[in-house]
Amino acid sequence: MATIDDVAKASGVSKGTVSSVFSKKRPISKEVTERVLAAAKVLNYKPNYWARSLANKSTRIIGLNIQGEKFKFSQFHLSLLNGVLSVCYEHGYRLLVNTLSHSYQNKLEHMVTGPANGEILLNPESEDERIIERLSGDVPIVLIGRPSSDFENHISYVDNDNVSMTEQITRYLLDLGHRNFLFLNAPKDRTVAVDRARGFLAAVQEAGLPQSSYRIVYKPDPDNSSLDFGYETTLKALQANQAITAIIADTDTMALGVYKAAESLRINIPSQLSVFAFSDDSVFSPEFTPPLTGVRLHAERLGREAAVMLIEQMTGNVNTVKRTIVPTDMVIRSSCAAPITNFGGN
Amino acid sequence: MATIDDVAKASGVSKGTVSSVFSKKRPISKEVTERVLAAAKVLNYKPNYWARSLANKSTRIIGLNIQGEKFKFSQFHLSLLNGVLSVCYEHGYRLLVNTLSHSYQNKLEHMVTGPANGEILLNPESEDERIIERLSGDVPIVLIGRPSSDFENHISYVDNDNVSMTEQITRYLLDLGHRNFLFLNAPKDRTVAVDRARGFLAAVQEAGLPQSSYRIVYKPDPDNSSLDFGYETTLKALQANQAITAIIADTDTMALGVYKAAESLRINIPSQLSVFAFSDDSVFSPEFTPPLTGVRLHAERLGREAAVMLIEQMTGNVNTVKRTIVPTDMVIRSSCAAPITNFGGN
DNA sequence: TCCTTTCATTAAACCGGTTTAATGATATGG
DNA sequence: CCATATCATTAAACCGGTTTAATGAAAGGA
Repeated sequence: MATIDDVAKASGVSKGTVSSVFSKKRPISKEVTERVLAAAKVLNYKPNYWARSLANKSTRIIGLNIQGEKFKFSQFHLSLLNGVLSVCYEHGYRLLVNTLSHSYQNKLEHMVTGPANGEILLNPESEDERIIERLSGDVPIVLIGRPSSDFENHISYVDNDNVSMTEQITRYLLDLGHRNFLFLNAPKDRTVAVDRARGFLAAVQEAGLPQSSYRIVYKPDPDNSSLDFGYETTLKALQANQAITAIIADTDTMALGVYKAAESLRINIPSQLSVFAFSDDSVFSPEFTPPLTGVRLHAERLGREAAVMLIEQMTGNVNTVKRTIVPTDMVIRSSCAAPITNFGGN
Repeated sequence: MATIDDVAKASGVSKGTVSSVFSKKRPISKEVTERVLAAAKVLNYKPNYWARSLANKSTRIIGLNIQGEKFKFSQFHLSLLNGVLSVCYEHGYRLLVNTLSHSYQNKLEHMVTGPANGEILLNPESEDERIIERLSGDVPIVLIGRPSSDFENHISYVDNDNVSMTEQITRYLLDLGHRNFLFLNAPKDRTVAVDRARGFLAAVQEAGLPQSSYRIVYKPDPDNSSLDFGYETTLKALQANQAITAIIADTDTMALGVYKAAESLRINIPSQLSVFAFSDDSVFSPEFTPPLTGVRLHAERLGREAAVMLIEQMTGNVNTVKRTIVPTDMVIRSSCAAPITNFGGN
């Protein structure tokens, strides 16, 4: 590949002039510009990205960091990614998807500053090493999801209001007459799981339900299939406890597992079992039989807001900590109904 | 951020020694290694990615290039992405998602070599400028999908056998008794659309169908919603031509559009209308009502194979052109059936 | 003991750009 | 007509690493 020196020599000018022609940071006479451009075309010269980044101290790369050994993108991530990408596109940034597991990143030979100029971290955990690590660097980060409270005032983030959202949807189910719940939650170390559990508990305790009439099961391993987890947990729970009339699932894929479990137990949804899911904006939710009632998290907007926030932090040197709450809305379809027999509680 | 010089000074050794400690490319005595590492820790030093890339002429970044102004990831891309990512992960590569439109990339200020060390190009077109552009550079590329025949012997690619696959599924529909087809195809400039059209035509012509009894509609704009295209095209076509009994859709999202159109016309699937889709491995396909019959393209495997092939080209300096055909398989569910009345043709 | 080999370390050159300070040429003003 | 301001251009320093050739010390051989 031709270098800037080759072009300089070929067109009889200095390096600096060629540089200016391409970066347009300094005016160059039209005549010279044309001569340089012509030489560049002949030599098939293109400025080297790395050299440029080194000198400029700026790649235009945004990192999207997702933890997980065998991470698989879900519908939710898909929408989120689309949101991030659209903003990246508008501002001429590139997106680097980084799913390297933490253990890998910590190996000495990989202790390197990343290529990204800013990072979006997904699925923050209560004690998230990634955050601590990033804090000492000078790459601005934005979280999607709430950080642990230690960092809440130090890091900008975008999130739904998981606590009150879950409280609200639990009340909805309570109002329908349900008194026996199974809550299939996200992995326990995620802050989102903590928040949703809080909202759920607030509602059921407000309603005066005894501890025996609700159970929260956390997805054990983030790398497991949500579908299987939903299926197996539901199967066991329903076999062990006939009283359960409502299941809240963390994702629509998990809800699909619930559907399948109900089917194999010949339990009808919604007459015998109500199913609710924290869904994304998936086009497929309406296609469940019966169509899935859930809450839209607006994953795409989460992604957009996070990207906008990050770019703001990267360009303006403002160090202000910001928070954006993306509103959610319930979409009532037909997977939730009043339980068959309801003698007024438990 | 601390630089290598700071560490060298702090630990009383030279730049080169510090470099060797981190890169392990030259043995350094244990004593010195520890001293350097200690100093690095104190200073919170991490080797700079860009400087390293410049000197090494190697990022460990793979680019995934998708054309489209307002590109949105679909289920298919999702699976594909998961496949690519899993391989990237295994080999310690990072993935750069590049959806910059072509016009943007061609602007002078963006005429730069990319940060990637190898690229995967999606959705190749008959006359794909991206390929020509890449050919002159020294970044190896791998396509997912067939390139135009001019390049077929110069570029490695991974693909399904679209021609015979489409021929096969068309025969399946013919065997069911269908004689009047609508084929909702991908955008015309994609090679995949050409191949599928070829397979389709081969089958219908072999069956001796007159031109009037089948129609291929190409999705006009790649940036449009597949759902809307499926819906609107189906609606118009069925209103104009009652004889149509079978629709082949390019994607499952498009098929969803067909379902909705059928619903609004009160046409029953599959008794009045059979629907077939080139689907990915979506967990949602079984959830269509009725469950969608289609062909699995194994998007994840397409992604995996492409990534493996690319890394092979990047590391081994082999310049051999390879091709991998990922097999497909039909999944017969219940959206296709014999047409109600079939008097033996047309 | 002296000479050669082995080994860790270093100074300096290099990767391919950007940027600063200096230079020379032209335009402006008194 | 000379002094000054304006402008395009350049040489050299710089970004932060890696690598080569040179150096000096310790080990091995005669």
